[in-house]
Amino acid sequence: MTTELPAPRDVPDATVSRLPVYLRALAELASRGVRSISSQELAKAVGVRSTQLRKDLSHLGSYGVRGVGYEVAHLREVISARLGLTVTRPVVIVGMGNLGRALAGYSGFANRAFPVVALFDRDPEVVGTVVAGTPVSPMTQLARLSKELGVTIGVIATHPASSQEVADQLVDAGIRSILTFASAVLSVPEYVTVRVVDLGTELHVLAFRALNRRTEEPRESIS
Amino acid sequence: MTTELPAPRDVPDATVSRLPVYLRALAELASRGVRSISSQELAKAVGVRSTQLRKDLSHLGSYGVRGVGYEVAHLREVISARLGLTVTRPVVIVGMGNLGRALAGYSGFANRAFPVVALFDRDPEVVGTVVAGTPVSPMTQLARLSKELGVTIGVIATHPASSQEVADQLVDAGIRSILTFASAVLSVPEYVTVRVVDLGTELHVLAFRALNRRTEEPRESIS
DNA sequence: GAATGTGAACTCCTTCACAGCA
DNA sequence: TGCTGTGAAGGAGTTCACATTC
Repeated sequence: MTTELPAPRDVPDATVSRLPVYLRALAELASRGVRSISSQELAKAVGVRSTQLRKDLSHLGSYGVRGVGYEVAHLREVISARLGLTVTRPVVIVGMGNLGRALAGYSGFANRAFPVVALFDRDPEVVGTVVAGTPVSPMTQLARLSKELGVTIGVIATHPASSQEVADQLVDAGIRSILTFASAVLSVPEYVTVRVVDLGTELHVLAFRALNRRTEEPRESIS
Repeated sequence: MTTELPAPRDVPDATVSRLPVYLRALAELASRGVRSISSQELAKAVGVRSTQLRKDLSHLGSYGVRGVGYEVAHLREVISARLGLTVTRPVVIVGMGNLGRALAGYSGFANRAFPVVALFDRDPEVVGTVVAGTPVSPMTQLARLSKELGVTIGVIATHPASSQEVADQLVDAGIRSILTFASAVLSVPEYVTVRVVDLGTELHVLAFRALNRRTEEPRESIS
């Protein structure tokens, strides 16, 4: 056993979406040999306020030392455990266009307990080729391979027009977490979680901000 | 003149992030020849509640007809105008790895008033090659080309280790909106807007949801 | 009758102020 | 003294209820 989960209260969504950022910063600190850090310093490193950071961490339990700060190694373990990163979660990617290839080779997937174990495409020309060390399989193999390999997350990197069809196949294959890069609303059973990353939306939001340039909320700086 | 902006009140962040989704659904409807739609139908198509949709639209002004619904073409114009999509916003992409190439060829950029006008890489081997119809330029040309081409948005598709350096160069080139795919916190002047898309974070959040499978909030269905 | 538009209630998140502890 | 942890206050966003208009 590595780390217990002593405080099983539930963690707000907003906090969950920040935990990975804290985790990354802590990994960086650890690699630089930093062993202990205050909420103020860590907050500055990730661009949030120190009270926000402490409140977030308080949802996981109390792991800091008053007057001192947090132990980097321990905090990493606690956050990892809470995010469920102690378990390996095999990933499949469907759609081997430019984006799919980029994702297949993306190291952020391989690290952090998310190994890419299979790739799929419907184009017979692409099937059988090897991308980033993994052979591309035909869609007909999706259910079988996913079950064999214990896949829990499916990534959709196809055109929006096929994304619903792919989502249906992923669901049939027993996958309950879907990350899609196709800008289309997916309809899935309520027990399936979908996250949409849409590049067009990101640009739209940037464009809006540029138009209505708001004074940025001040970030914390060490006084 | 195409569309006026009669209600210049400010639009909440949460609403802004949903407007692109509405816009996409409206484009789809228009292409299918739909001329008018109720908030309930449109809400169902994008996966939000009808009251949310109406409240969002109310921030832009009153454009619906009571007892009838919204005119698709008009609503598209209003949202486009409010998002600033009537102006062309040239984009540059820095980093021609797999992800950079995928983004360069991504049609969601070319459409919607975001033409990719220049690509950059620091590798001399890559400079001079043509990606998706655009030649790759050396970093030394970034400031000059960006100014000449009137670039307003910079996309960072490099490794996290170089992303701060690239961000500095983008800022020096006069760019005030940055979209980065590198999982690192960027420090920029307060007049620059940064949006981070991190694939690792998305997976972490999915993993957490899978672990603490929550009953999804019910989506609207037409009764 | 049918659907919009919006004040008011409610829920969720953030920030403040400060008590508690090393 | 210095920094964490947290109840309370404040703010933002969502949902409700219903008045309003075609």
